[in-house]
Amino acid sequence: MESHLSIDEVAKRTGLTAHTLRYYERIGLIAPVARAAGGQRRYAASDMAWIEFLLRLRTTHMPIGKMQTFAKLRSAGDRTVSDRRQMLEAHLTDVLANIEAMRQSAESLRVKIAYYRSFEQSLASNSNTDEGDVNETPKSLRARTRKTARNRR
Amino acid sequence: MESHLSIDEVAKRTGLTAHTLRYYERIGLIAPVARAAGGQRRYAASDMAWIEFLLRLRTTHMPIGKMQTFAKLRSAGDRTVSDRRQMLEAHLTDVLANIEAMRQSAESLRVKIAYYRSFEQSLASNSNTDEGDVNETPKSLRARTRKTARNRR
DNA sequence: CTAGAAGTTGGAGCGCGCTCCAAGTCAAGC
DNA sequence: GCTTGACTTGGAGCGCGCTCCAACTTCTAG
Repeated sequence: MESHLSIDEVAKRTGLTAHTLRYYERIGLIAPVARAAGGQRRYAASDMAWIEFLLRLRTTHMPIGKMQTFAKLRSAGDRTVSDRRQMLEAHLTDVLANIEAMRQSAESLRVKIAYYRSFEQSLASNSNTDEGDVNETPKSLRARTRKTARNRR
Repeated sequence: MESHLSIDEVAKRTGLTAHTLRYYERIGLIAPVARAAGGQRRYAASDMAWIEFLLRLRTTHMPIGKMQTFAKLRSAGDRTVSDRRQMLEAHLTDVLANIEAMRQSAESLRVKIAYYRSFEQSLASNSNTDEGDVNETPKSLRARTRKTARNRR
């Protein structure tokens, strides 16, 4: 455990700002960090590992309140391991559902994009009568998919 | 196009609240909805389709500002189709990156859960180790001394 | 007709997650 | 010593996305 990363170095490495790092410490997400002589923070490797874990929780949209709960459990020692595991399992379930929801929405975005693309094709070949179109490959393609833009979930 | 869904019916179907539906209309996310005699909103099928599309954008974390931009383009007619497609393509790229980030984080959560689980096993059979949170390698399951674990599932 | 539920508006308020400001301390280089 | 710059603190402020309130009007059931 080396304790020699300054707050700016940690900020650079994690992508968080120094502001946010202090904020996280203030609200108990990060335990009080070791200090150098002048009161400046010096982050240890274990702090870094914890911060990276927090970032994974954040990436998966765990709200700060739950992270605080988790951090509190962690600081309470080994006897909370089971609680922590259960929290993570519940969270993981949410995350997987979330990923699936995003995947599905992404898919329908793809469909919509494809629809737009074919629409643009038909505009390119048909609207030449209105005004002189400057470019676009004038491939005639009047394929309109029968569904407009509706989907369901 | 039937125009006979009340705001509460739409709320029920979309999962949004009536408040939020009015809010979306106010900020231009939803075009002014048809009204019944007394001024009450009556949503058409096309409104529903659009709202469902908005929900897919929301599911994929598009900020409201961008949705407003998109809605504005849409209301400007066919000549904005290309812009809209480009917006969606850019968004889709973000979304896919996001999904991948979540997938990876979910994976490391799974690893951590597995670690906790093996840790609990060793607690159950032995006594207790130390703090141990610094994830990774489920080291040799040794223990030192202390109490027994509580709940399991 | 009446009561109560459901709808309307403009505008205020809120929870979250930062983000920044003011005012100060400290360390190093010239 | 002086300057520069990175750090410190408490607390205020902010942007987002709702969420709710007050004060009505309108619809529906009995």
